Amino acid sequence: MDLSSFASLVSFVSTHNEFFVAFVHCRIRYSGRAEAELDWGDRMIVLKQDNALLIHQPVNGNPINYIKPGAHISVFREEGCVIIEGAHPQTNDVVLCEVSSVYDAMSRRLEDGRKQLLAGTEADMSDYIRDNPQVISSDFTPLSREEHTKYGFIDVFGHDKQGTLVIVECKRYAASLACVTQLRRYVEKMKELRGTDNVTGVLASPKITPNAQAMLSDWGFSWARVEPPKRLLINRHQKTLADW
Amino acid sequence: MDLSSFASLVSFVSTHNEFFVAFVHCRIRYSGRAEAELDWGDRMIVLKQDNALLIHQPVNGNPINYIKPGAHISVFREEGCVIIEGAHPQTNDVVLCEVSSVYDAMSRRLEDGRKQLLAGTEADMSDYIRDNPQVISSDFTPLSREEHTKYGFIDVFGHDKQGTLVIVECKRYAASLACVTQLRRYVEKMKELRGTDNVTGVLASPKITPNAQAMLSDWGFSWARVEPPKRLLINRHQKTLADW
DNA sequence: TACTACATCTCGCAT
DNA sequence: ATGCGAGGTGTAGTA
Repeated sequence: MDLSSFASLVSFVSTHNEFFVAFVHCRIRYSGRAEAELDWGDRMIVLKQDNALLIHQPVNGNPINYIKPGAHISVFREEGCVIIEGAHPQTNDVVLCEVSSVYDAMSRRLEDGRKQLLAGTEADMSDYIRDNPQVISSDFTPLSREEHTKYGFIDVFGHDKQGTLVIVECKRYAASLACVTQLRRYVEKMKELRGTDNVTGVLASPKITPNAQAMLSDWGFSWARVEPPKRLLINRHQKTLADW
Repeated sequence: MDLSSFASLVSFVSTHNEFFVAFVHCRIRYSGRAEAELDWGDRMIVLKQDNALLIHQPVNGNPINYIKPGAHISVFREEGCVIIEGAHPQTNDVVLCEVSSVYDAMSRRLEDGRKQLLAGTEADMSDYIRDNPQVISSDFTPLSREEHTKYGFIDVFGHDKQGTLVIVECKRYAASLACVTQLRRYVEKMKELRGTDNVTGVLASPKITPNAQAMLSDWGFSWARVEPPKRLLINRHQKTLADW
């Protein structure tokens, strides 16, 4: 595709909200929260229907450059190149992509109103703990879950049979030092605002790192092994698709 | 493009490491660290040269489904559809994408060995503070920076004229409660290992939230306003590109 | 709008 | 391989 046609197409899709993709040779500059530059190479440029701009190198999962949805797209036809500028009015990020060759490009209006259903999140874990409090301890009684309080956002809150308040923090992955300090912050805030020391914390996660376990013990908190529940089950060992 | 050609093309590019993009109508299932399903709709499927699989809806910056680089790609030609399976051997993630229509597709080998140069990171901030210690305080003397010690990863470490040890934690954005607890953890570990209470902390960032400032004060720590330095300057207000 | 915390976070580095 | 922390993190939820 010649550069002038490319320039026209980019202008068209950005104003008509079509999905656009191209393989190009380009170099890139970025300025905003940081400053970056990327020398000449082959990349994929994507312009989405909400004017998100993504530039991908041939490898790696993440875009090497991007502007979030809501970009203002400008196209400049220069001598021997086309410059695409994506500028985000809110974040003050600007990407300049100087394109010298266009290998291939395509655009189309895509229709998709679906949202993904997801299971196995931290919220699913706190649901599970509320319904199965014995996974925390035999005498744990939950009172609330997922509550935004002045103590912070507490995943599960309850008490034990001795009347000690118990704050449960859920993590869907191996709990680290940062998770322990988060829990500690909630417990301390609760102690301060209730004017009592009779508050403890439980970290619920599938795993915990040794340092995190040590810090947890130092603070008199405990760990409960809990797996994030996954309700939408696909048999992971079944490589064929007979039952779909 | 008909489904059989599509199936052949996907098989080809995944074994020959070409960059592949298609606009399709599909539904998706994911199983791995979580479970997800996404009903029929129009999407862009991307297969990169390192066998990263990305599926984008028409809007939003991030892929709605993905497998990280290194996926094993399988293609199944079924009655009325093609199923693309991306399975990652290390992470045990599996994405199944059932494609019923292919609107457009393109593939090509892209060549790009360039790496992006980036300025304005947290490491740049700690460099700047070491070279300009007065931004922390008039009597701060830096001793080391970016040190992986047994106390943790300390951005800048030094002392003041009274001999108090000072741990500086840099953040390139508005410092939050989590940043304060991170600093607090380093200070406490340092106190413990040095056997002294004569240790304090400084949070260096362009902004700080009110709650974080309050917690910082509670712990006797202080805040220094520091901007992340950006060396690769583009004039943000200059919308044309004369000087590039 | 600002603040908080999750995320299939991803990624790199060091142990 | 695991632990730890940064990221142009992005995104959702709430005040």
